[in-house]
Amino acid sequence: MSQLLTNKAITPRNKDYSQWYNDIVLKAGLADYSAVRGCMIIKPYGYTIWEKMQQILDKMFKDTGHVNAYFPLFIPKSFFSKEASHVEGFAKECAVVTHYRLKLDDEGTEIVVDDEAKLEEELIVRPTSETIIWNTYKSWIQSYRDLPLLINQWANVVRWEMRTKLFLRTAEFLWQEGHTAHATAAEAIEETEKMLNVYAEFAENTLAIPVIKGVKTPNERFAGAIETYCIEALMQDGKALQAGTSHFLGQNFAKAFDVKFANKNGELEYVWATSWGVSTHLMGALVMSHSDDLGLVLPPKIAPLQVVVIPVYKGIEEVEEIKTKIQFLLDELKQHGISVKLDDDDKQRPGWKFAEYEMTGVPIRIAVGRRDLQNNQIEIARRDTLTKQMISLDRPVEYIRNLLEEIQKNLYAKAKKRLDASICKVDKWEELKDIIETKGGFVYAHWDGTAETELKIKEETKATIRCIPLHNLQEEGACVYSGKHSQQRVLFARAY
RNA sequence: CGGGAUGUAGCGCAGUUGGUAGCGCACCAUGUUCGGGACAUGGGGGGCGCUGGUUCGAGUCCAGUCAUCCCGACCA
Repeated sequence: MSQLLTNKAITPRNKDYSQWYNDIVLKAGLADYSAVRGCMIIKPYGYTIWEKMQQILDKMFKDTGHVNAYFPLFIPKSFFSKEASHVEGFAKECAVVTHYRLKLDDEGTEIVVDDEAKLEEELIVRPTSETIIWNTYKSWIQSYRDLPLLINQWANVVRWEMRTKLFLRTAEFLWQEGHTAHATAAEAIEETEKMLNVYAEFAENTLAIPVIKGVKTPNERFAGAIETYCIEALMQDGKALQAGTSHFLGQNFAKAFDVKFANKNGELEYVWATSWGVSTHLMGALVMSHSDDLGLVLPPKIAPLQVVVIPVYKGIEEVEEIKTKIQFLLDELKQHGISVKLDDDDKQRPGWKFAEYEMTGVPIRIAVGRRDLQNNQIEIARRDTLTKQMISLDRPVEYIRNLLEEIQKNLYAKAKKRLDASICKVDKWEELKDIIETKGGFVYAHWDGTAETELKIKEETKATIRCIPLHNLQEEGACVYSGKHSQQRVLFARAY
């Protein structure tokens, strides 16, 4: 028994936060390591969560006028050199295809790359698709009537990361990337901000993850962007996590790929661009935002299974009786669009199931035995608070619906409280260092606006400027590091 | 790419001074159980990451190599 617990138990957060995270991802069945370095297997349970994220986001994209398309996985190497800062940003982490054929070696025993099948021009496995897409947009855009062009792509991308971690940083990851083209800068900026708001709404309403909206410093900007907007979330260990980005690309890519349109006066102008994306990184954020030492905790809106019903019984007659008496509950919940499962697996006992569904983060667990039926009641346990309550079997559906909403709100409120409490206004350098080192969270401090200071702070504390909050208060002050003049505070934190 | 660690059954691990692999969980069968990770009995499964040495004999010693994890520098 103790052996069993050792095998199944999750490392507590306060013992080893990183191990706790790994344990949850593995033991809740979200993902697994693969035979390929840095690449993971997303298991069915984890993938179902990703699919739900996709469905909800996809609807939000379509409701804001976007359509989906698909562009190639491979990008000719030459495309990358067309936008200078873009190459610089991605060159160090690209997977490159150089050959297109294998053969048996001379001894006929081993498969080797056929040197004669060398590609004329190497292909890059996309780390992001701006280049191939803008190369395509060149032929799609001639007139202002072709604009705006609002396209999204769901895809996998590869960035050859040196050090990887399940969901948070993998060599291959899944994401969506929106790439839009506009006639004016103002319209493109409006789009960039609109999509940032879509992301923020999704994070907060669906994933119950409160975020701070802001813009990146030039140093932290996306390679090739004029302005990078982001939403930043806070994990339970006090580290920040970028939950989504939206970039105003100006005319950089239009110029690089020569994409011009004729305006109403017949004059040729370069197109204005945006790109925006969220990735399976969000899965990591979801895990780390709400889960506890018993396992995963999922907000009802994203949980693959919202309600599990566990019959407690002896013998086959009892199960059948229980199943008959509560069938109406399953039916009604389904009618209300609530996902529910009755787990009558005979091989496991109730206690085992209780632990298992806690591990996998199912928001509501219902236990029902003969004793309950006699009293016309069922036991309802909520995953977020780990509390149990007996409720009448007369009208349970309304109670459950309300409870799901309540859990969703509670998870958000808890995370929001943590985020708000983590933000420290700091004026002294020593204090900044101390808070970053011990308490974590966001430090709101004056910054002189130079990349030099930003890098020094990073070197000395490992904290980066996560963002300059939108609509940030403008106030006179002295930079927390250099003491030089500053016009506003920015948010510092260590980050994933 | 630097530092640390680990590769033995599906999973988690143990294998004494080298002697021809074992434990728990899981799995299969039967029975008893079933309100917080059940129990009994009986089964099946691996040749120890890979390569090459030393030796009568190698998970055990030596050399090399590969992979993975953790910690750093880089990133969503």
